[in-house]
Parts: sequence; C-alpha cells; structure tokens
Amino acid sequence: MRDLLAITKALADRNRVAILLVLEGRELCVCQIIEIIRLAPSTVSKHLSILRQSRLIEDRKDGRWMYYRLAGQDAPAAVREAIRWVLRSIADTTDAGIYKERLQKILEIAPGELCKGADQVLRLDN
Amino acid sequence: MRDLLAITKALADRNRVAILLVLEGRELCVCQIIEIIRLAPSTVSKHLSILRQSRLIEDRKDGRWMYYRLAGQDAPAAVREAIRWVLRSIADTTDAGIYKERLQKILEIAPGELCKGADQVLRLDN
DNA sequence: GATTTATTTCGTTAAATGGCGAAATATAGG
DNA sequence: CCTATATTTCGCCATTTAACGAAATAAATC
Repeated sequence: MRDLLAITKALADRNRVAILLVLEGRELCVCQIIEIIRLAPSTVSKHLSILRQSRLIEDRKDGRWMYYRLAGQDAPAAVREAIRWVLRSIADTTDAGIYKERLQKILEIAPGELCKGADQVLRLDN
Repeated sequence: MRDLLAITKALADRNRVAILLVLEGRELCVCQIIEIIRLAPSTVSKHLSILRQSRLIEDRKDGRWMYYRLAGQDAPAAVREAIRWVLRSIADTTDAGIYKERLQKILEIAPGELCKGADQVLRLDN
C-alpha cells in the first residue's frame, strides 16, 4: 500500500500530471520542463523529485543537464499501469492540449537556445 | 483534467483506498465501513463524500441507512479503470489483508448487531 | 409528536502540501 | 581556479487536508 500511495499522491497534483503528459514518448531536460510548467525551477525540481520517488519517472544525468523520462518496462506493473491510465484519461482534454502546445513550442526553439546547448531531445520508442 | 484530478486526489489517502478495497464485490453500510476503517463517523462520512464526488463509489439510501458500492458500468472509463488499477495493485499486500480480515469479522457479526438491524449485505456481481 | 438511531454538516486544530527565493551543489569552460 | 550555468536543497509562508466533537438532519419507533 505504501507503494500505491506514493503513486496516487504523486498523481494528485495538476503540474505533476502535466509533466507526465509532456514526457510521453520523449525525454526532456529540466529547463524544458520548467518552461512548459511555468513555475520556479525549485518548485519544478521538487515535483520531479516526487515523481521519481514514486518511480513514475526515471532520470539520466548528462553533464550539467538532467533528463527525465517516463518509467520503462523495468518499472513495477502498478507504475506502468498508472502511467497508461493517466495518459489515456487526459489524452483528449483541453488542458492536455495546452501543455502539448507549449511542448511543441519548446521543441522548436531547442536545441541550444533554452539551456544554452542542451542536446537534441531523444525520442523514445514506448 | 478536473475529473482526473478528482480521482487521483480521492485515491491519495490510505483510508479511502481501504474503503475501495472492502467495497470490492459488495455494498456496505456506513456503520460497517466505520468499524473497518476505525475512524470517527464524521471522518469516514467525509471520506465517502470525497470518493462519491470523484464518482469512484455510488450510494443508495435505505431508510436510516446509507449503502455504498464501487462505481458500476455506467461510470466514466477513467473511473472504472482507476478502480481496476487500484484493486489490482494492492491485492496481495499485507495492508490489504488487514482490512480484508476486518471486513470478514464485520460480515460475520452482521446482520442486526452492528447498526441494530441493517439488512444483510447485498453481494454484487461485478 | 417525542425519542432513538444513522449519517452528514460545521467549526476547529494540527499536519501536510505547494509555492517561492536564497543558498548550496555540480559541472563545463575560460 | 574562477566564473557561468543547471539543478537541487533548504527555510519560509499560505493553502489544503485529515482528524475530531458538537450540532444538524433524516428516518424509524415508541
């Protein structure tokens, strides 16, 4: 139940759900997520930390940059199913559209502009 | 997103998850849920209200008694999938066992003892 | 209709949460 | 090594949340 509650609590916040949404199918660096979510870097960092502790997202460090992505096949079933459920549930909402739009804008101005040289975003298969 | 967040916030509490757990396959009256959750009636009532507003549970009034059950086929897909995900995710945990044990005890002393005459618990198909 | 019983609503309190800015940490580059 | 950049940690404040008991509501029974 501890694990489940870590997941449900992580999902119980609008901004964290939005982060999962924009991470679908790609990884993003923190500065990109900050631009999309539009909150202070420290706040976004905290959200990412909560998502990571619940195992909903995974991270990868590359030099100065931290890249985050949705949990993969190695994650617990509860985590993978939660991600599928959330993404399916908000897919066609207007809110989702807003964040997806911001994501597109961010992907256009990258690479090099936003975080002065973050690598091109890596597309994922899942 | 509003609807999704209503669900995730409802799921982000140990006692509310426990309520969903013991409602699996049956309906229970409030006094039975109170015995299982072991919190003040007003607190349990509030939890039930939050679960109902998210549409995760439905209610039925019978005289003085309120009966609650898991949302049925008429509920939104997001709700039905959330219920399936939660129940699957905690099914084999020790916490779930604790609440299931309490449920069994309650089902034995019913009917008539707990709320001085609540009807026999109705078994559901789903 | 007064009383008892089941449940909910309301008001209060303590704890958890989400936000921010400042400071700390880590790494790249001059 | 000193500076600039990216991110995280920390401390603080405002809001939300979960708990309770008391009071209100609703329905059965005396």
